[in-house]
Amino acid sequence: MLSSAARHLDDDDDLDRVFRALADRTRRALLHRLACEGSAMVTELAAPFEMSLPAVSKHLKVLERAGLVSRDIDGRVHTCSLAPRPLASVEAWLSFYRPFWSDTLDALARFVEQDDAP
Amino acid sequence: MLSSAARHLDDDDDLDRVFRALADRTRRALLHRLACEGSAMVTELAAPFEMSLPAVSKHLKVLERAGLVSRDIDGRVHTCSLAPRPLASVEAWLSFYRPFWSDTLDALARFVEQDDAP
DNA sequence: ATAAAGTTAAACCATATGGTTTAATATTGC
DNA sequence: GCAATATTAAACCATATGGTTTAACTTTAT
Repeated sequence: MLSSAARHLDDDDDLDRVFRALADRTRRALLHRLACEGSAMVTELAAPFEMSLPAVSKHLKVLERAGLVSRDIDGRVHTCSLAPRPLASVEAWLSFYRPFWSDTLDALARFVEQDDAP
Repeated sequence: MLSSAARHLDDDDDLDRVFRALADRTRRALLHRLACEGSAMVTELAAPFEMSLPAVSKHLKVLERAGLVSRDIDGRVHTCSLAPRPLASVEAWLSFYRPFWSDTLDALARFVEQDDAP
């Protein structure tokens, strides 16, 4: 079993990759396409974009390394699917901060800020 | 007023900046520090990190440009605070995908069950 | 006035990113 | 066998990123 520290580093690595993958509108558009219209092969996924096929292929690989896309290779056709699990990790990370943006708890946020003063 | 298309591009720009800002563990640690212990000046924020002060200063600027940190300048002291608004945008973006990861199989099972019911 | 403190600016470096174009590699179909 | 299809690999380019060190700037304190 991994030490807690090592697992924590892994978690950080995972979040790095997932947030990095999400930080590009082309990749977000690819995820959206997969979510709305389901799995598709690389050529289909690349068609709506103005960039070259290799560019989209590289974007898909970034998504795949982040665990956000899975790939089923059948002959020469690579069928890509949405793999939403890492988004649950994002949600988990985000949930820690929910109290800070929820409007009802704005007062709490201010209180914490003031509580920091001597 | 902006056209819908222009506003959408702005949204994409915002998400690009926010996801990019979150894609670094040092910056996530800074946000966590601000959330847990409240506002602090740059030197205080930089202290726990092994990197140089200018490096942390640059990370803070990335967070600030993403809207995740606000800065109050008083003399030579820059007090940084968590600015959680953009995290609500992340949550909004993410919520579209929640049906895909929140017990998708359970939901499908319930659907099939209902469909089978007399 | 001078020194110290808090912060950023500048210049620099190595590596990553996002794109291109031109191969190369498999697989399928005639 | 041969051509077309689906995809990646490679080489390349421009720019961004994350870090460094040294310098500059402003404010505070003695």
